[in-house]
Amino acid sequence: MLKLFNTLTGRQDVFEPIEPRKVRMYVCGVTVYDYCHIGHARSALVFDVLRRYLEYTGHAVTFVKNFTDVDDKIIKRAHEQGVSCEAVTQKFIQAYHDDMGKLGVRQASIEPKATEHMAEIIELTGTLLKKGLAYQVDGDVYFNVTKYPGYGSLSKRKLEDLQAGARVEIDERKHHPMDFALWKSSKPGEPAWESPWGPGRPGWHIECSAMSVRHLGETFDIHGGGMDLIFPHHENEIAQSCGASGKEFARYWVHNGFVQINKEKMSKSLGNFFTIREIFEKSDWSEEVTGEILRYFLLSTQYHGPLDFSDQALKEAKSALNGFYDLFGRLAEPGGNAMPDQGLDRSIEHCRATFRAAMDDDLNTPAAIAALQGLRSDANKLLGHGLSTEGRQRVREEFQSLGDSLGLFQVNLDKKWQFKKEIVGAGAVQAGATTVTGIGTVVTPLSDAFIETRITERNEARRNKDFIKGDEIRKELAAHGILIEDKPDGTSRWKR
RNA sequence: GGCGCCGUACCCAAGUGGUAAGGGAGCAGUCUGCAAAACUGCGAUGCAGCGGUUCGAACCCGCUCGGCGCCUCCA
Repeated sequence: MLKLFNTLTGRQDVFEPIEPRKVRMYVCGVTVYDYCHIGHARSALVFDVLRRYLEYTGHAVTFVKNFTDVDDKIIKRAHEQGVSCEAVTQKFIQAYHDDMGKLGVRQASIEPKATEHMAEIIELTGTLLKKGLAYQVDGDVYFNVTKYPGYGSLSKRKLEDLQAGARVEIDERKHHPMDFALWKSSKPGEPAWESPWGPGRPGWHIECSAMSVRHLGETFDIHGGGMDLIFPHHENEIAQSCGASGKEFARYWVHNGFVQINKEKMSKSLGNFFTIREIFEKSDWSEEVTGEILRYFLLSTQYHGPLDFSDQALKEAKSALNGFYDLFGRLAEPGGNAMPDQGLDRSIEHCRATFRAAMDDDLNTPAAIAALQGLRSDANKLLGHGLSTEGRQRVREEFQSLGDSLGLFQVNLDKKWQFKKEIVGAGAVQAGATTVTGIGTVVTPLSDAFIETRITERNEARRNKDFIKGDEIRKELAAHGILIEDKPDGTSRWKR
């Protein structure tokens, strides 16, 4: 039974979907005016995992994640670069899909854009005006927070408190400083849509209310996003949606914590952010391996708390993953005996149960990963005693299946996993000799066939106790980033 | 000023009333021609500090110290 920390109630609530076995969830995506950083990656990954886990536990999930493609920052960016807003948004939506794809984040079921929902936005604004919850000033329409009694219930704030500290620019036309724009009249040169209040564009919050109703209905199960969206964005969404429909909006509000750098929030204003593509570009590892490292790192802390990003953290994630992939490599080898696999069932069952208990406990991914580590340890011991081919297959499948809800272990990386950095430039060696090439020379990756041949030669030499030659071949391959592991039966396995 | 979060070993990180998971790093050992991997063992008598509640607290309460977030665009 899944429990989720619900910002609305301030505690963990047992998750029960409105319709059994069906989940409707909406997550606030990004404003597409720039490349995404790790903070965006964490948020996307957290809700991707929530969706995967709900599916793993037998739910049909309708997952809506929007793109905000009308916004001041987009207009500004387009202006700076002398291109259209569409050019900016198209570029960064594409970049979003590229970056998140590399991270193994699946696309949402529906990814609506604000600009494609103008009719709904205008209609909703009209409804709020009709109901007296909004008012018009010149070409602008504002939501009247004092007319909505529940205002502040999500963020646990009182209007009076907000007034006291808010450094809001005083806009004389607003009835209350916290009133927010539903519709903004457009200045010349800005994107504009026709409306009953004149040409303009929607405020930030209204799009999510309009798009969620359109795609999920007035009341749905889960609404998510980053911590920083609790106020004012989600508070305002609730006011708009509940105000208009008179019904409950989203039942469970889930918010992820921030990625930090040296204990400080990663943000553009502090200039301490790393974009996802920057990390992939700078990585010593292939794209697939880097994606896996990042996922493991981002899931190594429970989603609700802060997470500190560092090179060391990434290295630790890599080392931990090496252990799994070492095991996967061995599991792919043929089994040693046909004896009943003693204790295998119990290990798998235990892992499955602890994994689910961890995930049910508010998506406790670090504890879930610990369960996987437990199975890794058990499997290594079982292999030591000789595990049948079928048993190996079953363990591998279990990792595949549980890993799927975390987005881990998915690609068949058994042979693509990199244990060693590719040697570039220094210490390159030619077959059979020890010629060092100059710095900056890129070593051509060795073909599998060549590696196999050399290993056969080496093992022949070892049989003849010619360890000098054996070690030479090991060195030669090592210079190309190939690690040889000798097995007790005189044969060897290798990895890159 | 208002609201809120956090402080667990060298590092990361679970645990939220019953006597400290897991990973990384390290050390020692087994195996091995060597190496790697794997396995085994070692590692916080204590969970920022001080009080209190309790048979019993890292977990509950109070205070103190330290770090951070939101209240303004923000995942």
